[in-house]
Formats: sequence, C-alpha cells, structure tokens
Amino acid sequence: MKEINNQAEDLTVWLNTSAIVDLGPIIAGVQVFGPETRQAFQRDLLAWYDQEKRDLPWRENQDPYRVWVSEIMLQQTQVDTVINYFNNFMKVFPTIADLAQATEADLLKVWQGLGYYSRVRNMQAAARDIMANHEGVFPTEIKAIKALKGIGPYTAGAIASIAFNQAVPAIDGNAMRVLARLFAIDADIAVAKNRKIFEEIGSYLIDYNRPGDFNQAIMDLGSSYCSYKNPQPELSPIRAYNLSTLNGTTLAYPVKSKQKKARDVYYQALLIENQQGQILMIKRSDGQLLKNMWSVPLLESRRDQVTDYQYVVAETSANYQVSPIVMKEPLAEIKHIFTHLKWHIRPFYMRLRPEEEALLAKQLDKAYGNSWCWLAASDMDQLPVARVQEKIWQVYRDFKKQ
DNA sequence: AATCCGGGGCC
DNA sequence: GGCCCAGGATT
Repeated sequence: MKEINNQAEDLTVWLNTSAIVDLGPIIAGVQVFGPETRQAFQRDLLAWYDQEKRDLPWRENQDPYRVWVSEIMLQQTQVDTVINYFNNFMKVFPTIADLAQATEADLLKVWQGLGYYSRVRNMQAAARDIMANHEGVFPTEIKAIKALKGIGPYTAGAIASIAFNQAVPAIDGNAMRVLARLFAIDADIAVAKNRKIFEEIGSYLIDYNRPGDFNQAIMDLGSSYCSYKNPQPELSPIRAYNLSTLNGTTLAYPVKSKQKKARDVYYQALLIENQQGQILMIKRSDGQLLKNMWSVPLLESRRDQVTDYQYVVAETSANYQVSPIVMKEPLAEIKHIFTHLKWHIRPFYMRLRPEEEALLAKQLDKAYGNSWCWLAASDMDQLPVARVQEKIWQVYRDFKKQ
C-alpha cells in the first residue's frame, strides 16, 4: 500500500472551504483534485495569465529557436539577467545556421558573465546536430528534442509545449515549488528521483488546449504570488485550490534538503606587466574550470592565507625562468564564489625587467603555444573572460590610477 | 545518486 | 552567509 503524501486531515479543507468540488486520483502518492476542479483551475490560471503575463522578448512568437535560446539561458538564471543577453544573442546569431558556424571565442564572448559556459558550447553542438541530421529545422518530436545536447527533461518539455503545443509538463524548481504548495507535497525536491512525482502531477494538470501557456503561467506564478521568499498566496489566482494556502503552511513547501558548503581555495594572481604596460594573459586549458577563457596566471597556494611574497617570487621564477620586480604586498583580497568553490585571490603586481621580456616570451611559447598574450587594460573586451577576471583587472586598473 | 559547473539577487 | 534561480552532463 502506497503512502499518501499529503495528509487526509489537511484535505478536508479543500472540501469545506474552497472551490474544490471533487477529489481526484492519487498520483505518485499525492491526492489531487478531480477533473471538474482541474478544469476550473486551468480556467482561472490561464485567465490570470492572459491578463498579467510578463512581456518578455522570447514570448514575441513561438519560434523554436528563440524559445530554445531563452530556455537555455534561463537555466539557473533569473529572467532580469537574461533579457539583455537574449536580445544580443539573437542579434549576433539570428539563425541556427549562424550559431552552428560560430567560433568558440565568439560563443564565449556572447555568454560572458552568464556563467555555466558549457551551456553555450552544448547549444552549438546541438545546432550542428540540427544542421547535419534535421536539415537545419528544429525537431518537433520530444524524444528528438531531448536527444539534443544541453536539453534535459525540463527544457525538452518547455520547448515542446511552448513552441509546438504539445501537452507535456516542464518541471523546474519553479514548477516544483508551485505544485508542492498546491498539493502540500512533502517530497524533497533536492532528491533527483522525486522530480518524477511532479512530472506526473504536471501531466495530470496540464491544459491540453494551451499547454505552452499553462506551463508558462506556472512559471509566472512561481516568480510572483508563489515566489520562494515573499509569496502572497492569499492574492494568488489559484488561492482557492491551493492546499498549503488554505492550511496556512505556504512556507513549509517545498521541502528541500541542504547542499554542501563551498570549499575554500586560495590563489595568488600574477599581474605581470611588460614594457608596454600590458599584462600577461593565458587561456585556461580544457581540464580546468572556466576552460578556454582567459586569465592572468593563478598560483594555487599550498596553505591558507598565503601572502608570502617570497612564494610568488619563487614560483614565478620556477614557472617562467624570469625574475620580475615584485611588489611586497598583494593589491587586494578578492573573493569570488562559485556553487561549489570559494576563491580567495591576492593579486601581486610585478614589472618585468626589460632584458627578460624576450626570454619570457620564449618560455611561454614553449609552455602554452598560442594560448597566451600580452593585453592592455583597454583591450580586455577583445577576449572572453569570466567575471572573476574582471574583478582582478578592476583591482589592477584602480592601482594604476593612483 | 552525487558531483561539477557561474553568477547575480535577495534577505 | 545562506538560499534561490525557467538545469544538465558526467561519473
């Protein structure tokens, strides 16, 4: 006998105080309302959506390319952040063919600052797949959509429903929060297998006439009346159906177990300046975080809180066979937080001796081939760099201004 | 199933 | 400082 997730005593609220007129099936252990109420729920939700939906650039039409680009950008990224990136991306790569032909540097440049850079690399792989195997036309079958690189269950559902009017759910963190509150579901949304519960419920709830709008309405709800921190469930268009609202337990849902803390990593950044006032930049290699983006050399400290000027001098000499004039103290202490790492960076400014510049170039050619260069502060927009690199360069520019 | 992968916003 | 965000690939 399968345990019912939401409690029977809670459910009576539905029948006593709200618009629920029929109890429906138990789906993946969750008691939901029946088909009649479902119809009213869809009607109220979509009526609200028609009046209040956000005006977003990717909602201009149902072009699958635009929907696709927006969905990839929106993975783990907030709407406000995405809007400008989206408009620029469509300008630079107006078609799937343009995306397929781009250089990696151009891809990274367009994505610079958005994070999770494999998203855009995967998108190009998918674009090339579409050109080679789908005659340049975005596939319509959900299995084919999900087979594209970078497209998982959520994004496949979003594209299939929004661009192609297919009645499939699109379950992301937003949707899980909305549904968990709607039915008072106790399942831990951090546990991967529990996503299936929400997919089944989403499949049950979805409006077959307007699946794309239905899924987007859930998202808009999740960013407004059903937001994580400051929800206003009593004003929500679905308040009459919402079990946690009726029980006053909104903030108890969704249940989510904690993730681990980011690990501290300590670096010294080498700001090596040549005679022209340029700084040494190196392209990060394939195996590294932020791969193929450009960075000043980073030394990983062997112990926490290393400020040791002598360590910097020794490592610079060992790595590059030169002995620049190094400032005794770091210019700053920069913190940069990734999901799983917390970088602490101390930038050291050093000036190369004139007679050693040619020697250094030779060493760099040997060690890095084409993957290094001298860069003036004013030319930083020429190379793809991650945000942490901009922070380091800001410290450098501030120092030079003094 | 757990880990890796960015960056910004909010409290 | 902690958690969230229109997640997916890899192991």
